[in-house]
Amino acid sequence: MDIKSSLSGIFESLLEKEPLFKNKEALRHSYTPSELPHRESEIRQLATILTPSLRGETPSNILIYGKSGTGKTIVSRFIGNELMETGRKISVPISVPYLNCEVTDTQYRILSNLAKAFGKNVPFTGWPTDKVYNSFKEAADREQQCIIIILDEIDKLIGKNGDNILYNLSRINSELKNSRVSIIGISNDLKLTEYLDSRVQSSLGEEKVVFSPYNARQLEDILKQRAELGFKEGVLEEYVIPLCAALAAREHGDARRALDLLRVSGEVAERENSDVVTEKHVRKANEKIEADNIAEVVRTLPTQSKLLLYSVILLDERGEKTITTGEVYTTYKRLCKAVSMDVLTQRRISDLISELDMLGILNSRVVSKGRYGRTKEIKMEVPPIGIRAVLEDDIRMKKLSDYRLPQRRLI
DNA sequence: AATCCACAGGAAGCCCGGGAAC
DNA sequence: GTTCCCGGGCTTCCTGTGGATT
Repeated sequence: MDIKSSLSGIFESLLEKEPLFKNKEALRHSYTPSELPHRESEIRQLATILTPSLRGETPSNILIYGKSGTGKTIVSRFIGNELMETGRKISVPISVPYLNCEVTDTQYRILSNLAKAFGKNVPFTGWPTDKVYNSFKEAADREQQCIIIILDEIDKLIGKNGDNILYNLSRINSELKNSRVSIIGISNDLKLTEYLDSRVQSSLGEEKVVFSPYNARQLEDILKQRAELGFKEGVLEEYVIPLCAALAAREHGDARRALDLLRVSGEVAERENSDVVTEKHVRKANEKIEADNIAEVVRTLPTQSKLLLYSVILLDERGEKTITTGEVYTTYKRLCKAVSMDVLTQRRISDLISELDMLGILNSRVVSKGRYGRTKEIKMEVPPIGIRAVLEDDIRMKKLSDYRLPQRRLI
């Protein structure tokens, strides 16, 4: 067959065709390079606090603060590895288990993961929590060693039963004979301690390290380093990296964002069969990332909010110059009937509109139209076309794709 | 100056699911 | 297992309000 012959080997040809990247992994934020630019002082600070562990003493517990993409995780993991390495050389056993509390978000899961890290086999559910706790304690205490537990995204534990685990871990030393435990907590939330139990607060926050956001110049250095590893030589135009850095710096200096931007720029360029990455590609990549983020937010919206958003889009497409709460509400009620869903009250819808506003999907502001009342004026903050497609992906809203709004009545 | 529209947005309470305590 | 409690989503009822209109 004709088609078959022209398409056979399609994957081979696509595989070969990676003219721009040398090692794409190096451009992901999960990659740990051997050097971490502009975090020397933080690394030194942490190292100073942790050095006692190499002398067999117990280092202070540490809380690390900083916004996303400031290198908290990568620096902690780096220093953990260095510590274990050095410990091995001078035969002081140190282990540095790493846990992400967004994934392991209950007392049970944390303890069972810790127990597993020390070779215990704990079922993922079933045991009473204190049995798991004892299991971990026993395993940890089997030989003399220093254990430094890294708890990433520790703020995700607050409010759950997580306060408990923090309290238990911070006191575990009094129950151990051979080993010593200390904790490194990592948080995005600068106000973390306000939410903590005061006992936990004082023991956990013995030392505090703050990671400040990178500025554009520092981001540039990071990108340069990674680009050297990730891209082939000479495929980046001169202003690509500075532009990526500048765009990411606008977003509170998020290195993760900067790296994503650079990598996606490369992908965009590749897809366009360009043999260099240009500023144009960066701008496209930026739009793509933004659009993907929004699409993701919209996709995970509760159904009622989706329906509400759909109403706004319909009104917007009908060409209303100003959309008010009342108009949205009447359209929304029609749509509810069309897909046979419960109708919420206007009070609630008003709140949902404000939520969408906070998410940056809508823009609503309160205006007074004098005799004609006070209302919210609502505008789409993002292009509706893409959003509409995402909304129609929802099974419950499929039928709406050919729904027609009644024509605007002319006064 | 008084009126009055079309809502905003606060307060209280209902309902329900899920986890902790008994 | 049952009971208790909590938080989130939601309704009901409410008071408040900026400015065009009267």
